[in-house]
Amino acid sequence: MIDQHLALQKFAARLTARSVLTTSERNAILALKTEVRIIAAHRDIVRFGERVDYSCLVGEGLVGRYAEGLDGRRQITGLCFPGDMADLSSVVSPNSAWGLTSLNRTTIFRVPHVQLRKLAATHPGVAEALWRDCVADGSIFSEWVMNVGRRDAMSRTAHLLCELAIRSERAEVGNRTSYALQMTQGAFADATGLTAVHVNRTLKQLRDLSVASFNRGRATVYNWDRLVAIGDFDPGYMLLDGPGPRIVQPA
Amino acid sequence: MIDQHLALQKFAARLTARSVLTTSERNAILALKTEVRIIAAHRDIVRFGERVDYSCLVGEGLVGRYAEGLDGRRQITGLCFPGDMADLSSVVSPNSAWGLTSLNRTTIFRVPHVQLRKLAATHPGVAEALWRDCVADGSIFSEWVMNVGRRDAMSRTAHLLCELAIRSERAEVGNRTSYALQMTQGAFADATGLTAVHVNRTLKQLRDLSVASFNRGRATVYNWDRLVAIGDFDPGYMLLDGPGPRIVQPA
DNA sequence: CGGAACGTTGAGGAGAATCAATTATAGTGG
DNA sequence: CCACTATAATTGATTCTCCTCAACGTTCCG
Repeated sequence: MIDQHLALQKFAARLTARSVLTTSERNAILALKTEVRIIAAHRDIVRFGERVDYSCLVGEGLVGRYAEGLDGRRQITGLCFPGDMADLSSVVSPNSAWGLTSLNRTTIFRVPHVQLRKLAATHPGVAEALWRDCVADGSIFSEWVMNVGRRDAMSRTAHLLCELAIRSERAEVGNRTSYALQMTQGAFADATGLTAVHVNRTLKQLRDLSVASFNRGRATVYNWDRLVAIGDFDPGYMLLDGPGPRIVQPA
Repeated sequence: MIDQHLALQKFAARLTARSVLTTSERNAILALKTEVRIIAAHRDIVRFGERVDYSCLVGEGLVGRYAEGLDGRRQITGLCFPGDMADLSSVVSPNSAWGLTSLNRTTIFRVPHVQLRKLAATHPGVAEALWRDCVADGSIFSEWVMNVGRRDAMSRTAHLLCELAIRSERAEVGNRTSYALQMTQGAFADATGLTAVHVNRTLKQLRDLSVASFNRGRATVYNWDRLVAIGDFDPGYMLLDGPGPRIVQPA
């Protein structure tokens, strides 16, 4: 089980990876009041285009951002780990830019926009950090466009496995050699722009090559360097190379 | 020809579409000092991953954001119109999250980060507006992942033509029935995740169906409703439905 | 224990890529 | 102004990746 305080700590830590925060700013984040929600697997947490007055902080589980076609077909456009604020952007743009769906059993802490806005208004350094995390989201999106637009099934699959490995390590829910990956192959297909059948075949190839495997909710990487090469993976796009320049001077 | 003042006016107008700005905030934006650059077609303006200390405001022309594979293959992940700040995100994250390339002859106004940061620090309302525009970028990225991941060639092509139509109208460089589109079919292919050959065939189909055409630097839409239907297009993702909630109280 | 969801595998087909050649267009310098 | 060149658009033929449809095996959970 995870509680609000621990979730907020993870969130603050996530922000700190990309932004410099003062102690008082950090404390202001930890003082947020949330509403906890336990959500079963494969439920919509926020519907595509829905107007919301809170943001979803992931406590446990794996959350997918998705876009939806008029015929109901879905594309997962990003994944959120524990400690991530899945729809931070709705703070400044309340018509959620994407839907959120639980890929497994998930704990969500709803953080009211009222509080986040007050926090941002009174602590410009926090606002800056939130802005920067939205920028990181954008960078990851851009790489995902590249992934589904210009790489073949093998490469896409490897790329996603690499990203998930690094992020699992960061979120401290595994390491790049072996990490929990509690999502179905169908969801993996929605994230890579493939079909579930083809994901299955591609994973089989990676297994047969002794590069990586993914089953029963766990990914195992046998040969990291080859996985990186196959996936054309360069982690720079996740903006994890240390904090950016502080714009607002500490109070 | 376009001068710095006009470009900044367009930029301020673009921000105003999504955020409420006070007169003094607007004036602070118009007071920015820039360096102008005229750039020929098909040149890299900012290389993928390059560290920059300025952001690129598009004055004239069409700019593509791109990601690049290790083998040099490119995917255009977004397009920037006159009045757009193409790499606004580098203000808070100076290792540019994407490369910028000119799709035709382009006028760029370089805005030093030093100035933008000072502007953001002294005018929190402006910082908020910049943040919100970065969020809009993210929303558009997400839709692009959907586009290249889950739509077929016909639908992708139509969707992009729709987006470009709406944005041309907004940028006042055309209307949705007929607008300048000075990019090659090759660039169009890089934006849709297709090959130039297949883009050509798909455009021919749209032409034969009397839905839309695109040649000699101009797109013409004969049947907007059908184009929207084919492209599975819903403009909400561009966040152009009026300004978001103001977080920071005006000074 | 039974059912539902998920994973696996095969066969066949569709859509887009690739390869290749030709035509159009725009830009360049004589 | 026109030849010359490079770039872009167009079309055909062929190949291949991935999708679709279908069946069966496995795992998980009530």
